[in-house]
Amino acid sequence: MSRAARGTERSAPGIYLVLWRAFRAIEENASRSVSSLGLGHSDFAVLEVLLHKGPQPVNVMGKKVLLTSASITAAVDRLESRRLLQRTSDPKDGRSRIVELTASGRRLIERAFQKHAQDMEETMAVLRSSERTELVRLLKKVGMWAAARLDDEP
Amino acid sequence: MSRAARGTERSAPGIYLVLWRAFRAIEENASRSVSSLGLGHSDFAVLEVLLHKGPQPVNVMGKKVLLTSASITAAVDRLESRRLLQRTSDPKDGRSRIVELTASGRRLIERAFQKHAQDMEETMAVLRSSERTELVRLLKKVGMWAAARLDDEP
DNA sequence: TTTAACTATCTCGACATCGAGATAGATGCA
DNA sequence: TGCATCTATCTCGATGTCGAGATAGTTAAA
Repeated sequence: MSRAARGTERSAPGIYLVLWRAFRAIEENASRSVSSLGLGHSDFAVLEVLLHKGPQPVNVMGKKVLLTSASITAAVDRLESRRLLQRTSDPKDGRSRIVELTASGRRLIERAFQKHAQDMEETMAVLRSSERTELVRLLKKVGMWAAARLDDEP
Repeated sequence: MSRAARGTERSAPGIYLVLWRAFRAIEENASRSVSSLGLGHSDFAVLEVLLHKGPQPVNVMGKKVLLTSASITAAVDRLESRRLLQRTSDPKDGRSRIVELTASGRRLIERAFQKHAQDMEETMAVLRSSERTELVRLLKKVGMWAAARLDDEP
């Protein structure tokens, strides 16, 4: 490998490119494992939050899955029309709408998450345990730094 | 940290979650550095490929920036209407349209790439040189494996 | 040469997301 | 209490992307 090519990989734009390609490939693996159940990225994420974190107000979920208020409203509309979740009113706050899984929504996301977990396990199988730990450490380090930079200038 | 929490981080879905969050935060940093120049992710990527790889047929670029034929056509339309690039016919193949930067397109992407490089440098500054190397190695390892899995069942 | 299969690009309709702004309820202070 | 401000959600219009299919040009084998 040439000196220039080696340098490219470690330059900041080069690292971003590698990260982008890896993420897209892994994301596509994740996507395939649940799209057969009729769930896209956001819908899966919304249901998964409800499954593992319990009923939530609309905007709290929106922040967790990184969707704007318009998008989370649309996502909840989609899923509510499929009877996978339902909105209930919050007795503490008349503005707030609490979202919770229906029985069939719970069945679906349990199945979907299991497929997702299995598929991610196969996708990550190429990494040794110590490599997984190190990858997570590095991603958290740079990810939290990047997130902090965003807060500086909102 | 509890045993369960440690386990979550290293489980395959947990790694995916960390990857997703890090990518989104870094991507948003990248986005801000060029959005002031009126470029979105895809438009930036298209111009950047033309800058660093030279004139290309439409679909060759589409594959490099991971856009479908419909999307790359739309992106090239957008950029052509802003006179940042132009389509020319390929004398070797009547179906093919070669895309190349205009002078103003070149000026814009040179400026944008410089901002991008600077911003990524600041975003990655939290990682030591050895950590960058290791991060790239791990991302390439899992990314290439993930991409190969996609080819198995297209 | 003829024609079937392939390839590069574009068109069309559908959809998820976004930013900005509207609405209704909550909060806090004079 | 009255009013300004904040907050949670939703609506609207615009945009970028996609899948499927249409069109035109190329390739290769009978």
